[in-house]
Amino acid sequence: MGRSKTYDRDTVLRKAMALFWTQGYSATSTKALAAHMGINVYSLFAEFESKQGLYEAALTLYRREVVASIFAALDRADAGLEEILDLLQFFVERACAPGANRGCLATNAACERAAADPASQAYCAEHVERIETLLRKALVNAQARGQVRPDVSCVDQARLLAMVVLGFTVSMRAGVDGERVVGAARAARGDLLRLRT
Amino acid sequence: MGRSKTYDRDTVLRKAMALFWTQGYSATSTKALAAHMGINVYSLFAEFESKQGLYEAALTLYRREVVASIFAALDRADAGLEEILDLLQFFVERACAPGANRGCLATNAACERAAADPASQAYCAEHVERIETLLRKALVNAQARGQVRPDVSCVDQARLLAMVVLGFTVSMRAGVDGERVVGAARAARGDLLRLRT
DNA sequence: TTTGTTTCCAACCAATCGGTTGGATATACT
DNA sequence: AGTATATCCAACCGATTGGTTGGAAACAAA
Repeated sequence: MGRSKTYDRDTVLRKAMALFWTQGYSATSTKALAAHMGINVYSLFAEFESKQGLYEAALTLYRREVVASIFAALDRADAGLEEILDLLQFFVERACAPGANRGCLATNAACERAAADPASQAYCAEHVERIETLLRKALVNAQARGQVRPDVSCVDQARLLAMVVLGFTVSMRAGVDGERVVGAARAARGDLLRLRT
Repeated sequence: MGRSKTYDRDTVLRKAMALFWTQGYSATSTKALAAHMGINVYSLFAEFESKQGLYEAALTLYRREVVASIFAALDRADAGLEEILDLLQFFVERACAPGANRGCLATNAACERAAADPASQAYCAEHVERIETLLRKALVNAQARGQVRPDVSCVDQARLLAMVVLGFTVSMRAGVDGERVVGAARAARGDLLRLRT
Protein backbone atom coordinates (compact mmCIF):
# COMPACT_ATOMS: atom_id res chain seq x y z
CA MET A 1 0.00 0.00 0.00
CA GLY A 2 3.02 2.29 0.00
CA ARG A 3 4.56 4.66 2.46
CA SER A 4 2.37 6.88 4.60
CA LYS A 5 2.79 10.63 4.84
CA THR A 6 5.27 11.99 7.35
CA TYR A 7 3.29 15.20 7.80
CA ASP A 8 -0.22 16.03 8.89
CA ARG A 9 -2.21 17.93 6.30
CA ASP A 10 -3.90 20.35 8.69
CA THR A 11 -0.67 20.95 10.59
CA VAL A 12 1.31 22.04 7.54
CA LEU A 13 -1.70 23.89 6.16
CA ARG A 14 -1.95 25.84 9.37
CA LYS A 15 1.64 26.97 8.91
CA ALA A 16 0.97 27.97 5.32
CA MET A 17 -2.05 29.94 6.49
CA ALA A 18 0.12 31.77 9.01
CA LEU A 19 2.62 32.76 6.32
CA PHE A 20 -0.02 33.92 3.86
CA TRP A 21 -1.64 35.81 6.70
CA THR A 22 1.40 37.90 7.52
CA GLN A 23 2.97 38.22 4.06
CA GLY A 24 0.06 38.05 1.64
CA TYR A 25 -0.20 35.89 -1.46
CA SER A 26 2.15 37.43 -4.01
CA ALA A 27 4.92 38.19 -1.55
CA THR A 28 5.06 34.56 -0.41
CA SER A 29 6.98 32.17 -2.67
CA THR A 30 6.34 28.46 -2.92
CA LYS A 31 9.86 27.75 -1.66
CA ALA A 32 9.27 29.92 1.39
CA LEU A 33 5.98 28.15 1.98
CA ALA A 34 7.55 24.71 1.74
CA ALA A 35 10.34 25.72 4.10
CA HIS A 36 7.94 27.21 6.64
CA MET A 37 5.64 24.21 6.38
CA GLY A 38 8.57 21.86 6.95
CA ILE A 39 7.93 19.83 3.82
CA ASN A 40 9.45 19.62 0.38
CA VAL A 41 8.28 21.62 -2.61
CA TYR A 42 7.28 18.38 -4.27
CA SER A 43 5.08 17.36 -1.36
CA LEU A 44 3.50 20.79 -1.34
CA PHE A 45 2.39 20.51 -4.93
CA ALA A 46 1.41 16.86 -4.54
CA GLU A 47 -0.84 17.73 -1.62
CA PHE A 48 -2.27 21.09 -2.74
CA GLU A 49 -1.81 21.02 -6.52
CA SER A 50 -0.71 24.63 -6.92
CA LYS A 51 0.08 27.78 -4.99
CA GLN A 52 -3.46 28.90 -5.70
CA GLY A 53 -4.82 25.60 -4.40
CA LEU A 54 -2.80 25.97 -1.22
CA TYR A 55 -4.06 29.50 -0.80
CA GLU A 56 -7.68 28.46 -1.14
CA ALA A 57 -7.15 25.62 1.31
CA ALA A 58 -5.60 28.11 3.73
CA LEU A 59 -8.58 30.45 3.35
CA THR A 60 -10.93 27.58 4.08
CA LEU A 61 -8.97 26.59 7.16
CA TYR A 62 -8.99 30.19 8.29
CA ARG A 63 -12.75 30.27 8.11
CA ARG A 64 -13.12 26.92 9.81
CA GLU A 65 -10.74 27.60 12.68
CA VAL A 66 -10.06 31.30 13.16
CA VAL A 67 -13.30 32.94 12.05
CA ALA A 68 -15.42 30.23 13.63
CA SER A 69 -13.65 30.75 16.94
CA ILE A 70 -14.08 34.53 16.92
CA PHE A 71 -17.78 34.34 16.13
CA ALA A 72 -18.56 31.21 18.14
CA ALA A 73 -20.58 33.06 20.76
CA LEU A 74 -22.53 34.98 18.12
CA ASP A 75 -23.28 31.73 16.33
CA ARG A 76 -25.40 30.43 19.18
CA ALA A 77 -29.10 30.52 18.42
CA ASP A 78 -29.89 32.70 21.43
CA ALA A 79 -27.08 35.20 20.88
CA GLY A 80 -28.10 38.81 21.50
CA LEU A 81 -26.83 42.26 22.32
CA GLU A 82 -24.41 40.92 24.91
CA GLU A 83 -22.59 38.82 22.34
CA ILE A 84 -22.27 41.76 19.97
CA LEU A 85 -20.74 43.89 22.71
CA ASP A 86 -18.39 41.02 23.50
CA LEU A 87 -17.32 40.94 19.86
CA LEU A 88 -16.46 44.64 19.99
CA GLN A 89 -14.48 44.01 23.13
CA PHE A 90 -12.68 41.15 21.42
CA PHE A 91 -11.42 43.47 18.68
CA VAL A 92 -10.40 46.06 21.24
CA GLU A 93 -8.20 43.52 22.96
CA ARG A 94 -6.86 42.10 19.74
CA ALA A 95 -6.02 45.55 18.36
CA CYS A 96 -3.83 46.28 21.35
CA ALA A 97 -2.20 42.84 21.45
CA PRO A 98 1.07 41.94 19.72
CA GLY A 99 0.58 40.40 16.30
CA ALA A 100 -2.31 42.75 15.55
CA ASN A 101 -0.63 43.82 12.34
CA ARG A 102 -1.51 40.51 10.75
CA GLY A 103 -5.00 41.87 10.52
CA CYS A 104 -7.54 39.44 9.11
CA LEU A 105 -6.61 36.96 6.39
CA ALA A 106 -9.99 37.37 4.70
CA THR A 107 -9.72 41.16 4.62
CA ASN A 108 -6.17 40.94 3.34
CA ALA A 109 -7.30 38.53 0.65
CA ALA A 110 -10.09 40.91 -0.31
CA CYS A 111 -7.72 43.82 -0.83
CA GLU A 112 -4.89 41.92 -2.46
CA ARG A 113 -6.61 39.23 -4.51
CA ALA A 114 -10.36 39.73 -4.91
CA ALA A 115 -10.03 41.92 -7.98
CA ALA A 116 -7.86 39.40 -9.82
CA ASP A 117 -8.96 36.03 -8.44
CA PRO A 118 -12.63 34.99 -8.60
CA ALA A 119 -12.13 32.35 -5.90
CA SER A 120 -10.82 34.97 -3.47
CA GLN A 121 -13.61 37.32 -4.43
CA ALA A 122 -16.27 34.69 -3.74
CA TYR A 123 -14.60 33.79 -0.45
CA CYS A 124 -14.48 37.40 0.72
CA ALA A 125 -18.05 38.14 -0.30
CA GLU A 126 -19.23 35.07 1.63
CA HIS A 127 -17.11 36.14 4.57
CA VAL A 128 -18.80 39.53 4.81
CA GLU A 129 -22.19 37.93 4.28
CA ARG A 130 -21.60 35.45 7.09
CA ILE A 131 -20.58 38.14 9.56
CA GLU A 132 -23.58 40.25 8.64
CA THR A 133 -25.94 37.31 9.04
CA LEU A 134 -24.65 36.49 12.51
CA LEU A 135 -24.94 40.10 13.62
CA ARG A 136 -28.43 40.42 12.20
CA LYS A 137 -29.63 37.30 13.97
CA ALA A 138 -28.32 38.60 17.27
CA LEU A 139 -29.94 42.00 16.70
CA VAL A 140 -33.27 40.38 15.86
CA ASN A 141 -33.06 38.40 19.09
CA ALA A 142 -32.26 41.58 20.99
CA GLN A 143 -35.18 43.31 19.35
CA ALA A 144 -37.51 40.46 20.35
CA ARG A 145 -36.31 40.89 23.93
CA GLY A 146 -37.05 44.60 23.87
CA GLN A 147 -33.37 45.60 23.97
CA VAL A 148 -33.72 47.27 20.59
CA ARG A 149 -36.59 49.51 19.56
CA PRO A 150 -39.04 47.91 17.07
CA ASP A 151 -38.54 50.62 14.43
CA VAL A 152 -34.81 49.93 14.12
CA SER A 153 -33.72 48.05 10.99
CA CYS A 154 -31.68 45.10 12.20
CA VAL A 155 -30.58 44.40 8.63
CA ASP A 156 -29.04 47.83 8.19
CA GLN A 157 -27.54 47.88 11.67
CA ALA A 158 -25.95 44.49 11.03
CA ARG A 159 -24.53 45.76 7.77
CA LEU A 160 -23.10 48.79 9.53
CA LEU A 161 -21.52 46.65 12.23
CA ALA A 162 -20.01 44.37 9.59
CA MET A 163 -18.37 47.44 8.02
CA VAL A 164 -17.01 48.44 11.41
CA VAL A 165 -15.54 44.98 11.87
CA LEU A 166 -13.85 45.23 8.48
CA GLY A 167 -12.53 48.65 9.44
CA PHE A 168 -11.06 47.18 12.62
CA THR A 169 -9.14 44.54 10.71
CA VAL A 170 -7.77 47.06 8.22
CA SER A 171 -6.69 49.34 11.04
CA MET A 172 -4.87 46.53 12.79
CA ARG A 173 -3.14 45.55 9.57
CA ALA A 174 -2.18 49.16 8.93
CA GLY A 175 -0.58 49.42 12.35
CA VAL A 176 -2.96 52.19 13.39
CA ASP A 177 -2.75 53.20 17.04
CA GLY A 178 -4.85 50.78 19.08
CA GLU A 179 -6.52 53.68 20.87
CA ARG A 180 -8.37 54.46 17.65
CA VAL A 181 -9.97 51.03 17.66
CA VAL A 182 -10.76 51.39 21.35
CA GLY A 183 -12.51 54.70 20.78
CA ALA A 184 -14.40 53.44 17.76
CA ALA A 185 -15.60 50.39 19.69
CA ARG A 186 -16.71 52.62 22.55
CA ALA A 187 -18.74 54.76 20.18
CA ALA A 188 -20.21 51.67 18.50
CA ARG A 189 -21.25 50.37 21.90
CA GLY A 190 -22.85 53.71 22.70
CA ASP A 191 -24.73 53.76 19.40
CA LEU A 192 -25.95 50.21 20.02
CA LEU A 193 -27.24 51.00 23.49
CA ARG A 194 -28.94 54.10 22.10
CA LEU A 195 -31.06 51.86 19.90
CA ARG A 196 -33.18 50.98 22.93
CA THR A 197 -34.15 54.37 24.33
CA MET B 1 21.27 71.91 -22.27
CA GLY B 2 20.25 68.51 -23.56
CA ARG B 3 17.03 66.95 -24.70
CA SER B 4 13.87 67.61 -22.73
CA LYS B 5 11.56 64.89 -21.49
CA THR B 6 8.92 63.62 -23.86
CA TYR B 7 6.57 62.72 -21.02
CA ASP B 8 4.91 64.61 -18.19
CA ARG B 9 5.79 63.30 -14.75
CA ASP B 10 2.33 63.61 -13.23
CA THR B 11 0.68 62.17 -16.31
CA VAL B 12 2.70 58.95 -16.33
CA LEU B 13 2.55 58.79 -12.54
CA ARG B 14 -1.22 58.96 -12.70
CA LYS B 15 -1.20 55.92 -14.99
CA ALA B 16 1.11 54.04 -12.65
CA MET B 17 -1.21 54.88 -9.77
CA ALA B 18 -4.15 53.46 -11.70
CA LEU B 19 -2.32 50.18 -12.32
CA PHE B 20 -1.17 49.82 -8.70
CA TRP B 21 -4.69 50.65 -7.65
CA THR B 22 -6.31 47.81 -9.54
CA GLN B 23 -3.55 45.20 -9.38
CA GLY B 24 -1.71 45.92 -6.18
CA TYR B 25 2.05 46.25 -5.70
CA SER B 26 3.43 42.73 -6.01
CA ALA B 27 1.20 41.68 -8.88
CA THR B 28 2.36 44.62 -10.99
CA SER B 29 5.72 44.23 -12.71
CA THR B 30 7.99 47.07 -13.69
CA LYS B 31 7.65 46.11 -17.37
CA ALA B 32 3.88 46.23 -17.12
CA LEU B 33 4.13 49.60 -15.40
CA ALA B 34 6.42 51.03 -18.07
CA ALA B 35 4.13 49.76 -20.83
CA HIS B 36 1.03 51.18 -19.18
CA MET B 37 2.75 54.47 -18.50
CA GLY B 38 3.86 54.71 -22.12
CA ILE B 39 7.53 55.13 -21.28
CA ASN B 40 10.60 52.91 -21.31
CA VAL B 41 11.81 50.88 -18.36
CA TYR B 42 14.94 53.01 -18.31
CA SER B 43 12.97 56.23 -18.07
CA LEU B 44 10.87 54.74 -15.29
CA PHE B 45 13.89 54.03 -13.13
CA ALA B 46 15.57 57.30 -14.08
CA GLU B 47 12.49 59.24 -12.96
CA PHE B 48 11.38 57.21 -9.92
CA GLU B 49 14.56 55.36 -8.88
CA SER B 50 12.89 52.03 -8.06
CA LYS B 51 9.59 50.23 -8.09
CA GLN B 52 9.25 51.16 -4.44
CA GLY B 53 9.95 54.80 -5.25
CA LEU B 54 7.31 54.77 -7.95
CA TYR B 55 4.83 53.20 -5.54
CA GLU B 56 5.42 55.83 -2.90
CA ALA B 57 5.08 58.57 -5.49
CA ALA B 58 1.80 57.00 -6.60
CA LEU B 59 0.54 56.89 -3.01
CA THR B 60 1.40 60.55 -2.59
CA LEU B 61 -0.38 61.46 -5.79
CA TYR B 62 -3.38 59.44 -4.64
CA ARG B 63 -3.57 61.44 -1.45
CA ARG B 64 -3.09 64.73 -3.24
CA GLU B 65 -5.63 64.15 -5.98
CA VAL B 66 -8.08 61.35 -5.10
CA VAL B 67 -8.37 61.58 -1.33
CA ALA B 68 -8.28 65.37 -1.36
CA SER B 69 -11.15 65.42 -3.83
CA ILE B 70 -13.33 63.01 -1.84
CA PHE B 71 -12.87 64.89 1.42
CA ALA B 72 -12.80 68.39 -0.05
CA ALA B 73 -16.16 69.37 1.43
CA LEU B 74 -15.23 67.99 4.83
CA ASP B 75 -11.96 69.93 4.72
CA ARG B 76 -13.74 73.29 4.85
CA ALA B 77 -13.46 74.97 8.22
CA ASP B 78 -17.23 75.21 8.67
CA ALA B 79 -17.98 71.61 7.63
CA GLY B 80 -20.61 69.93 9.79
CA LEU B 81 -23.14 67.14 9.94
CA GLU B 82 -24.32 67.83 6.41
CA GLU B 83 -20.89 67.16 4.96
CA ILE B 84 -20.58 63.90 6.86
CA LEU B 85 -23.91 62.72 5.50
CA ASP B 86 -22.74 63.75 2.03
CA LEU B 87 -19.64 61.63 2.49
CA LEU B 88 -21.77 58.60 3.34
CA GLN B 89 -23.84 59.27 0.25
CA PHE B 90 -20.68 59.52 -1.82
CA PHE B 91 -19.65 56.01 -0.81
CA VAL B 92 -23.14 54.70 -1.49
CA GLU B 93 -22.94 55.98 -5.04
CA ARG B 94 -19.39 54.82 -5.54
CA ALA B 95 -20.14 51.33 -4.22
CA CYS B 96 -22.85 50.88 -6.84
CA ALA B 97 -20.85 52.39 -9.68
CA PRO B 98 -18.67 50.42 -12.10
CA GLY B 99 -15.02 50.31 -11.09
CA ALA B 100 -15.97 49.99 -7.43
CA ASN B 101 -13.81 46.88 -7.13
CA ARG B 102 -10.69 49.03 -7.25
CA GLY B 103 -11.56 49.96 -3.71
CA CYS B 104 -9.20 52.49 -2.15
CA LEU B 105 -5.49 52.52 -2.94
CA ALA B 106 -4.60 53.43 0.63
CA THR B 107 -6.66 50.58 2.08
CA ASN B 108 -5.22 48.17 -0.45
CA ALA B 109 -1.74 49.35 0.46
CA ALA B 110 -2.54 48.84 4.13
CA CYS B 111 -3.57 45.22 3.65
CA GLU B 112 -0.93 44.24 1.13
CA ARG B 113 2.13 46.22 2.15
CA ALA B 114 1.88 47.84 5.56
CA ALA B 115 3.17 44.79 7.42
CA ALA B 116 6.29 44.53 5.25
CA ASP B 117 6.99 48.11 4.18
CA PRO B 118 7.44 50.84 6.79
CA ALA B 119 6.76 53.58 4.23
CA SER B 120 3.39 52.06 3.37
CA GLN B 121 2.62 51.58 7.04
CA ALA B 122 3.34 55.22 7.82
CA TYR B 123 1.30 56.33 4.83
CA CYS B 124 -1.72 54.24 5.83
CA ALA B 125 -1.57 55.30 9.46
CA GLU B 126 -1.51 58.94 8.38
CA HIS B 127 -4.35 58.28 6.00
CA VAL B 128 -6.61 56.96 8.76
CA GLU B 129 -5.53 59.77 11.05
CA ARG B 130 -6.36 62.37 8.43
CA ILE B 131 -9.85 60.98 7.85
CA GLU B 132 -10.52 60.81 11.56
CA THR B 133 -9.37 64.39 12.07
CA LEU B 134 -11.65 65.72 9.35
CA LEU B 135 -14.62 63.83 10.73
CA ARG B 136 -13.92 64.96 14.26
CA LYS B 137 -13.69 68.58 13.23
CA ALA B 138 -17.04 68.38 11.49
CA LEU B 139 -18.61 66.67 14.49
CA VAL B 140 -17.27 69.31 16.84
CA ASN B 141 -18.79 71.98 14.60
CA ALA B 142 -22.08 70.13 14.60
CA GLN B 143 -21.95 69.86 18.36
CA ALA B 144 -21.32 73.60 18.67
CA ARG B 145 -24.40 74.17 16.54
CA GLY B 146 -26.52 71.97 18.76
CA GLN B 147 -26.89 69.23 16.13
CA VAL B 148 -25.09 66.80 18.42
CA ARG B 149 -25.71 66.40 22.14
CA PRO B 150 -22.96 67.85 24.37
CA ASP B 151 -22.32 64.53 26.12
CA VAL B 152 -21.38 62.75 22.89
CA SER B 153 -17.65 62.10 22.36
CA CYS B 154 -16.82 63.54 18.94
CA VAL B 155 -13.42 61.88 19.08
CA ASP B 156 -14.89 58.41 19.48
CA GLN B 157 -17.65 59.00 16.96
CA ALA B 158 -15.09 60.22 14.43
CA ARG B 159 -13.03 57.11 15.05
CA LEU B 160 -16.07 54.95 14.52
CA LEU B 161 -16.95 56.71 11.28
CA ALA B 162 -13.39 56.32 10.06
CA MET B 163 -13.70 52.56 10.63
CA VAL B 164 -16.94 52.55 8.66
CA VAL B 165 -15.25 54.34 5.77
CA LEU B 166 -12.47 51.74 5.78
CA GLY B 167 -15.10 49.01 5.80
CA PHE B 168 -16.76 50.57 2.78
CA THR B 169 -13.55 50.52 0.78
CA VAL B 170 -12.82 46.90 1.68
CA SER B 171 -16.36 45.92 0.71
CA MET B 172 -16.05 47.58 -2.65
CA ARG B 173 -12.71 45.92 -3.27
CA ALA B 174 -14.17 42.55 -2.28
CA GLY B 175 -17.00 42.94 -4.73
CA VAL B 176 -19.59 42.80 -1.98
CA ASP B 177 -23.15 43.54 -3.09
CA GLY B 178 -23.62 47.32 -3.19
CA GLU B 179 -26.86 47.00 -1.24
CA ARG B 180 -24.83 46.12 1.82
CA VAL B 181 -23.00 49.43 1.65
CA VAL B 182 -26.28 51.22 1.06
CA GLY B 183 -27.84 49.64 4.15
CA ALA B 184 -24.79 50.30 6.28
CA ALA B 185 -24.73 53.95 5.22
CA ARG B 186 -28.45 54.24 6.03
CA ALA B 187 -27.84 52.87 9.51
CA ALA B 188 -24.83 55.15 10.00
CA ARG B 189 -26.97 58.11 9.01
CA GLY B 190 -29.65 57.03 11.48
CA ASP B 191 -27.11 56.64 14.27
CA LEU B 192 -25.69 60.09 13.53
CA LEU B 193 -29.08 61.76 13.62
CA ARG B 194 -29.84 59.95 16.85
CA LEU B 195 -26.92 61.78 18.48
CA ARG B 196 -29.06 64.87 18.70
CA THR B 197 -32.22 63.68 20.43
C1' DT C 1 26.54 73.65 -37.35
C1' DT C 2 28.77 72.24 -33.64
C1' DT C 3 28.82 70.70 -29.02
C1' DG C 4 27.27 68.74 -24.85
C1' DT C 5 23.78 66.69 -22.52
C1' DT C 6 19.84 63.85 -21.97
C1' DT C 7 16.22 60.71 -23.38
C1' DC C 8 15.22 56.65 -25.32
C1' DC C 9 15.41 51.86 -26.58
C1' DA C 10 16.54 47.09 -26.84
C1' DA C 11 19.34 43.82 -25.24
C1' DC C 12 21.08 42.06 -21.23
C1' DC C 13 21.99 40.76 -16.09
C1' DA C 14 21.75 37.61 -12.05
C1' DA C 15 18.14 36.07 -9.15
C1' DT C 16 13.89 34.19 -8.37
C1' DC C 17 9.35 32.73 -9.90
C1' DG C 18 5.82 28.58 -10.02
C1' DG C 19 6.18 24.07 -11.15
C1' DT C 20 8.40 19.30 -12.81
C1' DT C 21 11.24 15.17 -12.76
C1' DG C 22 14.41 11.08 -11.74
C1' DG C 23 16.07 8.47 -8.51
C1' DA C 24 17.01 7.22 -3.65
C1' DT C 25 14.43 5.93 0.44
C1' DA C 26 10.87 4.47 3.38
C1' DT C 27 6.75 1.82 4.49
C1' DA C 28 2.18 -1.09 4.27
C1' DC C 29 0.56 -5.33 2.61
C1' DT C 30 1.29 -10.13 0.95
C1' DA D 1 11.42 -11.18 3.07
C1' DG D 2 9.68 -9.44 -1.04
C1' DT D 3 7.32 -6.16 -3.59
C1' DA D 4 4.51 -2.51 -4.86
C1' DT D 5 3.62 2.05 -3.98
C1' DA D 6 4.31 6.30 -2.07
C1' DT D 7 7.20 10.12 -0.03
C1' DC D 8 10.98 12.73 -0.23
C1' DC D 9 14.76 15.45 -1.96
C1' DA D 10 17.69 18.00 -4.91
C1' DA D 11 18.46 19.38 -9.17
C1' DC D 12 16.39 21.34 -12.91
C1' DC D 13 12.91 23.77 -16.26
C1' DG D 14 11.53 27.92 -19.01
C1' DA D 15 9.63 32.27 -17.82
C1' DT D 16 9.73 36.42 -15.39
C1' DT D 17 11.48 39.35 -11.68
C1' DG D 18 13.64 44.18 -10.52
C1' DG D 19 17.19 46.60 -12.36
C1' DT D 20 21.47 47.95 -15.65
C1' DT D 21 24.04 49.28 -19.73
C1' DG D 22 25.88 50.83 -24.42
C1' DG D 23 24.94 53.24 -28.04
C1' DA D 24 21.79 55.71 -31.32
C1' DA D 25 18.73 59.62 -31.64
C1' DA D 26 16.99 64.06 -30.19
C1' DC D 27 17.33 68.52 -28.63
C1' DA D 28 19.05 73.14 -26.15
C1' DA D 29 22.60 76.39 -26.09
C1' DA D 30 26.77 78.08 -28.42
